[in-house]
Amino acid sequence: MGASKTEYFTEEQNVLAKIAKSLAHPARIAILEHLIKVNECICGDIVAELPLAQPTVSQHLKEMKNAGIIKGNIDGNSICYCIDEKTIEKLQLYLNDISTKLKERMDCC
Amino acid sequence: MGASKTEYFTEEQNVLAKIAKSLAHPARIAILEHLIKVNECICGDIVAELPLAQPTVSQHLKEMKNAGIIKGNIDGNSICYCIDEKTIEKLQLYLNDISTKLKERMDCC
DNA sequence: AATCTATATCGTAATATTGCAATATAGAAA
DNA sequence: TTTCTATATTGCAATATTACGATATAGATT
Repeated sequence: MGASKTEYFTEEQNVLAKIAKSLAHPARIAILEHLIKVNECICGDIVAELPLAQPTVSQHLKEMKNAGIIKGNIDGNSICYCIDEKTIEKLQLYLNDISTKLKERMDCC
Repeated sequence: MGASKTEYFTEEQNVLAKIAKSLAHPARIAILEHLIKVNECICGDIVAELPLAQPTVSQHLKEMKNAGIIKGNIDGNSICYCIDEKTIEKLQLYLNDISTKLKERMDCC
């Protein structure tokens, strides 16, 4: 085994899991936070910020982009990355919804 | 390699990554959603709901509990699981904060 | 006490992730 | 057009995750 049984779950569940996965690593949280700090999109800067080699950062960025949490635009020979607000919002709304539902209820356990 | 370089990141970054990781699988999203639906804490029920074997579910629950996203209380010989509001809120507030910061800015890229 | 019921843990196989050196690619600068 | 600069891709090693059968544990039931 070892492979996630993604086919047994809904598309929505898989999408949300993928977004969560794109944040499920301290380096990715750090990338997110750097992008927030500098606002304007960067790239080689992230490599300089993090204690990770360039191919490793590139790989993380690829996953984050694939999950839709960041977007990258080609700008000359460099690439400008920034946070994709829509995807952050999707996860945010999902959590807000859960929170609301939980607050309407009695404490459990 | 293969081991995450957690020691190079802040405690906060690691905690957030861990919470995200505890949701980074469709089965865990499904568990979360089942817990929301039934509110009252369950356990063997989750095994019946999901297309996964009991040890697999038990393992997922362990990770989710370890990340603080759910809590489990012993009740006779069964265990009552439910969502831990505080941890959901932690991630929620983090995302709300990001969203707010992004909205104060110009579009990038 | 023997048995049932619910859950956890162990052991292990299959697969995925993380990380990086080496290398490829592609635009910019000389 | 050679060289530089920025990023991606390839290949591979180390480690982690996912999944489950078998088994352990522990309270409930008989």
